[in-house]
Amino acid sequence: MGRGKIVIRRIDDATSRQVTFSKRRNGLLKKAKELAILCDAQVGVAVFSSTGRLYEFSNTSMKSVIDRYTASKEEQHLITSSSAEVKAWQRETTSLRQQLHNLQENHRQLIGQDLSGLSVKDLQNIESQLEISLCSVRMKKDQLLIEEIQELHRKGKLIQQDNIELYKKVHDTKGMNDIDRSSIPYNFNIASEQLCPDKYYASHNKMQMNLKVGDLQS
Amino acid sequence: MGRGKIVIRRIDDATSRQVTFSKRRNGLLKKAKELAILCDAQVGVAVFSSTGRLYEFSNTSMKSVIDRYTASKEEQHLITSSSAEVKAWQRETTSLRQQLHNLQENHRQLIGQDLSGLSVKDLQNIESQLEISLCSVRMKKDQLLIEEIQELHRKGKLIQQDNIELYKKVHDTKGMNDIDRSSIPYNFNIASEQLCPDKYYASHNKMQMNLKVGDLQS
DNA sequence: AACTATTTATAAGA
DNA sequence: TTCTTATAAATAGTT
Repeated sequence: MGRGKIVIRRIDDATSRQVTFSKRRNGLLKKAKELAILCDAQVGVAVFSSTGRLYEFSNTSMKSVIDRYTASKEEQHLITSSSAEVKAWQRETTSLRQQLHNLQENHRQLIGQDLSGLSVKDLQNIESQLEISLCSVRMKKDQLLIEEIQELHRKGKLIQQDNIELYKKVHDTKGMNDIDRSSIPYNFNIASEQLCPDKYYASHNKMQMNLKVGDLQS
Repeated sequence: MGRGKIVIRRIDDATSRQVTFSKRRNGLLKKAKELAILCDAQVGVAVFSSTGRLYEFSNTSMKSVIDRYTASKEEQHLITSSSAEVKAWQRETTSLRQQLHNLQENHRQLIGQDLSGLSVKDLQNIESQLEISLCSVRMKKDQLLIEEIQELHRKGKLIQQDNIELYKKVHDTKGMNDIDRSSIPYNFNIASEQLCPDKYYASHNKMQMNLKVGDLQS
């Protein structure tokens, strides 16, 4: 339901993730409200954004939903001892700690530490991953640099145009008597060519270069 | 979104209310799931039908959502009702959650995702980090391969020695009559030289080498 | 924050 | 309940 179809997987771009979150969160809360009204149901929705902010809906009160929920679950077999709250927090921290630990280990290996105990196959996998990552990062960097160059180029041309106009005006009003011809920036184009990233590319791979040169031409 | 437009008010007919409940409940839970995945959010939904049946969704566990919800509410109201122990656990969880979030972000960038919004300088830093990592990983891999080759070499030599000894014994006891000379592995050393990783290096370290030259120039 | 081309959800009917 | 289909609603990509 949009300009294009999307696959349901984490949105990489932080900005569009935030925008989509905002839209879909509103959509979800609206749907929850409609369901409650249309079908006379008791509904509770809680959403935490990745930044930790809470958004909620309940047609009654969230407390009553939670109480009813826990009661409903208790029926099944959950026992709430006096220290249940503490136990829950302990479980949560244990889980988070585990996740953090796993990710840290993975991360360390990815940055070339803690490699002992790994097989050649493991190392090759990490190597491939790093090569792919490096490629992504370089592509992104190249893209940024090229955009900057294009922008400079564009601005340079505009300034050059202005200067030519100004030169003409000076020429027309004052005649040829006291004009310093050497100040006329006729050679901006040539100078700007020197800004092109030939040297930069020399130290990078050719495939990217060809692609980006194509982009520049457009 | 159907054959006709409807107003959002309680559906009088019990049957169509039940049908609509079933459809919209599924829709709501699907939307909740999509939001959680797309936007990396923690989502909890609980729905009680008018007949009292519970339907739920949570991408984590409903318990963790409820706990986080109550914690979040307590923070907002600055209520100091819970015990010091619980509060300590809450602080711990918040901290761990923050660490996990930060590390995840860092990790995604390191594997070449979520690169939008980064400056050229940021990207260069990541690139350098990846190059260093790649170097570590390759060194480790090379070391393992070389060790393996050396080990094979050593074993080969031992076997060769054994074979020479055996050959001599056979020679001494039986005379020169029925010995197949071609079975003597005199050329083991030469064969093992071919296993040495000169070729391996040639196909690997080039990129690294070039990169490093490039770095020196900058 | 608005706009709109599309996709998705779903109301009605079977 | 489940399927189908016409239509309303949500929303992805864009400005």
